[in-house]
Amino acid sequence: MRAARPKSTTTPLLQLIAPEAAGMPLFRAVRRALLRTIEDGSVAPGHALPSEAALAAGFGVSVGTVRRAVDDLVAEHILVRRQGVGTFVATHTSDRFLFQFFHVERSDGHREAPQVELLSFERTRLDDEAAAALALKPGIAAIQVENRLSLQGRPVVHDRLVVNAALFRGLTEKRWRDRPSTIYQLYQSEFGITVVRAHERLRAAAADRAAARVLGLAPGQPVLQVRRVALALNGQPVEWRISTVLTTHHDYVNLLSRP
Amino acid sequence: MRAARPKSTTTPLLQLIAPEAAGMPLFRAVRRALLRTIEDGSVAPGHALPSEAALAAGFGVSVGTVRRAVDDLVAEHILVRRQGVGTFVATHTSDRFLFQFFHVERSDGHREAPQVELLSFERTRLDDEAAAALALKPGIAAIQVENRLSLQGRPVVHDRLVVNAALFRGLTEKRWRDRPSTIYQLYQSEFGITVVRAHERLRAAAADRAAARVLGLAPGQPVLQVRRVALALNGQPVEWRISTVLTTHHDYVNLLSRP
DNA sequence: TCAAACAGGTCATATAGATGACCTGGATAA
DNA sequence: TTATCCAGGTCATCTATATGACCTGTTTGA
Repeated sequence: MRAARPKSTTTPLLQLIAPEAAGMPLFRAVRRALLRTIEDGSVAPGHALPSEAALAAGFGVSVGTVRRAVDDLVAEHILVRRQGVGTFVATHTSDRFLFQFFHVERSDGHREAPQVELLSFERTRLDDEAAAALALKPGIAAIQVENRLSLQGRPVVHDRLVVNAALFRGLTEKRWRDRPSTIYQLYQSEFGITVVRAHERLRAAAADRAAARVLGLAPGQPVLQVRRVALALNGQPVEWRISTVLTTHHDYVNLLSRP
Repeated sequence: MRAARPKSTTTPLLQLIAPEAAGMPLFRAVRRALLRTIEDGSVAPGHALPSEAALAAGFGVSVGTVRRAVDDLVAEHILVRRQGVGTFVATHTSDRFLFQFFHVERSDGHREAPQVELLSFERTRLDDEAAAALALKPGIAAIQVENRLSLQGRPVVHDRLVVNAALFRGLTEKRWRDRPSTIYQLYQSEFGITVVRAHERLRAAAADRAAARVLGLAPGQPVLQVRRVALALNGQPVEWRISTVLTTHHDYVNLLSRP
């Protein structure tokens, strides 16, 4: 057994079950307990959970019950199983997770990772729209970032994203630039904020001047606007983002229902 | 036990497991066997499957294995469980399924069923785009329907949908008009075609003349175009649809990742 | 007549255990 | 040194069984 085991010897995950698990199925209580140990950083992203047998012993339930709980978290992309190796807390490094949140691809179906270019990074205050989306008061200190995303050298997306500065204390333009991987990976590894789901609202609009300039097109040309609220593990909204997508050679793709 | 049980006495679902289930997990083979009994109409939409115990006995596997297979089909919205009553083949009657395929709602989040208005119903031949989407040859006999969808009396969506006439033999404008419920419910109950998933590709475009007229707006105004391929139980594409959505007061909503 | 209790079916949850597939590091053999 | 084998850990699948929750038609009793 080689996978790095977390410090499960010091503080067994015990008794995390009891408190508010009233009338709730056991496996759901286990799921919540596991979620908590992830949220509070007891097991870091990329690290292995104790084995199913160990978890079952720790929680005082059967392996099947643990399995059911883990199944759920795997389905939510919060955990990742590797047969014969262990179960790991998911990270946002893999392409898999990139494409969970990046839905733009070429019209012929070709899919690739975008090239990201930082346009601006500034400290500002929440406007009304962003505040509403993030469930915060307008005027709170915020960080706003603008990016240009290109596919095969061609600019396709303009992103403007806003986060609560209080949640990202110590975030600087340099740290932002120097991130090794995706933006959500930065949130996760540097600030302990794991984005697991998002709501998006799409509409067509005429390109405003900023987007037109960034994407190199005439103002007024039809573009796709995507408004996203990204949610952390605990369901808290942590990022508000407006993406402007040039859809002359690309589409926003969406698969309805499970495969 | 009151739920109408299908004719499981005459032809037990036995031996449906054996054939090509090589190396495949048992529960997956059971899943496929169940799917086949649904596809070929042995159990009609809305009707109950035999009980889990009966299925297990019929397939010669344990209840747990049947359960796992049924779990999958429930997750895919192909079956519906009702505790204490039974497991049923899903129908497209409920709002639940409507909203699986209808993603337009008011910008403030208000969601309602659209009012549908038939604009045209005609027999034509597949154009290149539709043929490619349906994996058929251009020129094949087809049926094309145009609809206008309104929300609170306001026209919001223009649909143009195309299906292979051979799959919908005997479909007339009258039968189309007289359908009691949704379009996909008509496909299912009248033609045995159950739409279970779809691929959509979205882009922004300037409204063409037809859409502009139907939606009551100026040509050239930005609209959202949704191109959909709807897939049947067996994965076969059965409908090609282009929706033009007026997104001044409405959005196309998309939830990323499981809740 | 009508309402309440009951019986027997269903799925929902949970346990316990067995077997297999898969992965890894170390031991062994060339 | 290098390649192969092996042991023991992990998850993956499957069986068997038990109990509870839930639903519905029937029966019972007033």
